[in-house]
Amino acid sequence: MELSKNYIPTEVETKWYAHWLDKGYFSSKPDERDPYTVVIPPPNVTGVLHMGHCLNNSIQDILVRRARMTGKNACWVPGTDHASIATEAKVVAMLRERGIAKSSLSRDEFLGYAWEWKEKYGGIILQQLRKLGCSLDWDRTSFTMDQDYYQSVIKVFNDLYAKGHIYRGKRMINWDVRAKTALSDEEVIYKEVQSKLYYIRYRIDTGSESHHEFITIATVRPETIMGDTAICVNPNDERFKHLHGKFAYVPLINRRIPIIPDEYVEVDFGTGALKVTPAHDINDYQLGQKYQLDIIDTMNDDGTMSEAAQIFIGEDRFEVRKKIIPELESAGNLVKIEDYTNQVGFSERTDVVVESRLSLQWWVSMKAISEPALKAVMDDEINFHPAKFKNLYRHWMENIKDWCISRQLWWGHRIPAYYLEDGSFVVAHSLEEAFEKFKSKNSKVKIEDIKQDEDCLDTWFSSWLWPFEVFKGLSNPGNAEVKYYYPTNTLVTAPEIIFFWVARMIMAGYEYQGEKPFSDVYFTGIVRDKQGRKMSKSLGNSPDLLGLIDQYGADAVRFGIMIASPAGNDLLFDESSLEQGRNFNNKMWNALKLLKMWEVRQADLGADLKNDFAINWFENRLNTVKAEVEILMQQFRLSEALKIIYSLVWDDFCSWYLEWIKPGFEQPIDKEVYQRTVSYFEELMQILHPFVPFITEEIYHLLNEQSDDLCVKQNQSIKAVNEDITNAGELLKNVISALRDARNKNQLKPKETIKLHIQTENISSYQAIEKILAKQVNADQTSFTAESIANSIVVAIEKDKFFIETEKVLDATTLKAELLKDLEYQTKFLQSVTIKLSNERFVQNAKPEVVELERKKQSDAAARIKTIEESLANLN
RNA sequence: GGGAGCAUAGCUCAGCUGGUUUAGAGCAUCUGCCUUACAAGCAGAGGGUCCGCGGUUCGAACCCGUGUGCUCCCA
Repeated sequence: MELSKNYIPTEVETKWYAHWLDKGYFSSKPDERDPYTVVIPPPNVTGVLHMGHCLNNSIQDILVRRARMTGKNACWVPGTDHASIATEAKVVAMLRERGIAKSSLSRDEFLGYAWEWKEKYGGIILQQLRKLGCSLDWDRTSFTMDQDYYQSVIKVFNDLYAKGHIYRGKRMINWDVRAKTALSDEEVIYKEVQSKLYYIRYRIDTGSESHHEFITIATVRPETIMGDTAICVNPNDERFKHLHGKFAYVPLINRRIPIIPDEYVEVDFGTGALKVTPAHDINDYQLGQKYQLDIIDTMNDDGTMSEAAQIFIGEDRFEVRKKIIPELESAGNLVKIEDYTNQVGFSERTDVVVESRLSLQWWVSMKAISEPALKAVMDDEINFHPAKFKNLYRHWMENIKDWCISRQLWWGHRIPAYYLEDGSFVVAHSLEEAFEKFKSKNSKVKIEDIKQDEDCLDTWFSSWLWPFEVFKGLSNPGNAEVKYYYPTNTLVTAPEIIFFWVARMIMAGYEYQGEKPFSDVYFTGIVRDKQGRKMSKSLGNSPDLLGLIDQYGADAVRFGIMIASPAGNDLLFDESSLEQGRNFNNKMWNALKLLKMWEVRQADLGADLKNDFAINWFENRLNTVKAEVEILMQQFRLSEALKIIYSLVWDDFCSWYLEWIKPGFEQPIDKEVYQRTVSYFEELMQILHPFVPFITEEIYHLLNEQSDDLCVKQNQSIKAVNEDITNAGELLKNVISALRDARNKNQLKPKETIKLHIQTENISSYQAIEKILAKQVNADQTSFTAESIANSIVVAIEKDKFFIETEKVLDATTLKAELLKDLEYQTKFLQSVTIKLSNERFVQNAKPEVVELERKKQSDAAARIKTIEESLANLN
């Protein structure tokens, strides 16, 4: 079979993914094995694969594939989130394109379009995850608005309401005037903006028509003055002490409002006097509560002025801000205008300025249900990786605020609250149940009179059930699947949603399954571009992932994204790391080609594998790395695990081992050595498989006729490592590198052969590696010597000396300079060690091993200096 | 305004319990090689005020304090 010059991923990837699916490797059924369960953080049903998903899902796939290869029943559940706000926005946009206004549709008509949209475009991302190689159990694909799931959400609402954890209350909320919906605090993005600070004076009620006195306030929002119900000053501010308890008039509308003293006001800011608008500012609202001020809501839900504003009724808030200034000026109330930079909240979804607004909303009171969730993380029932997120979590949980769960949207789980005309309401699972509930209070109620709440629940109010409801843990409590798969093992997610989602899943897990939802949480970093900017649609700095997969292959993309992304650290995405991945794949491909060349040249050379240094050394390395990988994977240090495997493959296997066993040009290779090498290569593919599944499967099958697939091949136990062989290998590598360096520095061309003489007290340690050494430094002759060799290049390694004899005329200058440099370094080092050892307090206080170690360093350095001095003497 | 975290080579990061650290890796850079698996490669090399200052200690990249800069979360 002819293998291509370079590795070409496209066909290989398609072929193997289809094969794995065909074999049903990703589908999981409960059995006698231990489960390893991961639920995907459900991407928005509107989503398309971006870098964040790619990182997140690569990590999950690595964990899941590795579990599958280590005797676990691996189950990775896919699915999507209905994403109320995002999806509704998409559907509205689609309707607009077709010339249909949402307002012209009934709720049911709108939902009809929404489902149509979902069926047609939703879940593209799940197809894209297949391209990435994700080993998801597709038969389990879930959606947060599946019939059962929907019912479970309603059930939870009813249950929490019955337990008194859900209440309805008028509260200050963030209001999106474009989407006409309440936003959670988390959906508000604060941005720095250039504003104006308007200084406006309010006439004080002096009791006299002729005596005019004013108090000046500063505000960035002059359009809200019609909602003012007080002026507040700091009680310690001497300038205003005489005004405490007096009244002032709101300009233009002449409302009489009190002047109240409160510490809240900063003396230094603005004029030191603050207008208080309880209906439109959270801090003012709190002040209003404290002093029982009137609350006058001057704004409609679309951001226009309401009747209560008295003036500018029906005009937009920003228009009013412009128009009110000349009016204030002509009324004599405007003092001055200054430039001002402040933080303003914007809606995450529509990017319009968020209004603080009083509204009747549904709330979950969090304190009670959050306690077990806090404890679980603090007691390491649930482990965070990296652990630094524990602090953050604790701080948030200890200061947890109630959760506003209603959203003024149609797409989502409709709030199961039912109202009568008179405003009385019940919470029920269905209209029929609501009817029963109403009837028990009032037998005259007719079912047609009952109206269900128009609003939907916050998307997170459904996703917090995800880890158990994907197994129908609530819709079919205690079923065999949820018993087997729950609690899940690992959750992989972004730290940004630790509160939105992770914390709430933990709460729901304890509340509804009596158990944690997962044991470990791996927090990925945020993917940023080369300049460190967060990747976002608006910046347009998100690369086209499918394009990258086409260009480099899914394996290379996975490699590139994993190689430099330790848990919890941001990932600065740079295409060059994908190149590194592609090059790595190509390297392996070429190693395969080399073996294929040897395959046809096998001969029984009677090699003694027990004494074959290269074979034993590599086996040793392989087992060392396997053991290290095992530990790193347990610690979720995926990036480091990949790094050491990369180095094992490239450096140890390709650069050292294959060169050591490589037969001469067109010479045969020993059959046993070849077979052993093939099996090493297979093992390398096996360790690497979870990271780069496609190429490893391909190479595994090209190396040999296989009866199984790597995807489900079980890892064998790791063999013990022989330290002596490891050390001998290190020595060999050091000697080879040093001798090559010496060759380089003396301008010996690679093809020029040398004669190598070794001066050592440990001849036996070199005998096993002598042949390899000779080949690797292109020596046609090696010997052991007791004496220095004249006119040769001297290389000193530890206590041993190597003499390179060559026919070329040597220039000793560089060599001498090198040796002198080394001598200087060693002398200084010896000095520092000697000082340390002559410090009595060190010798007394330090641990004996440490002192012993320093003594060894001292004697080694001294010996080394002696060697260098001898070499120098030899040069002269 | 409140909180959390980070600062080590040009870049991205290791460095876990203070002592094999006169600090490692990958990438990038430089030098030499088109050597029959691989130039998407091979062989080698150079590169550091461990952010500044102070302290604890026989000993600090690591612990404590402080300053500076950056990032994130919350208001």
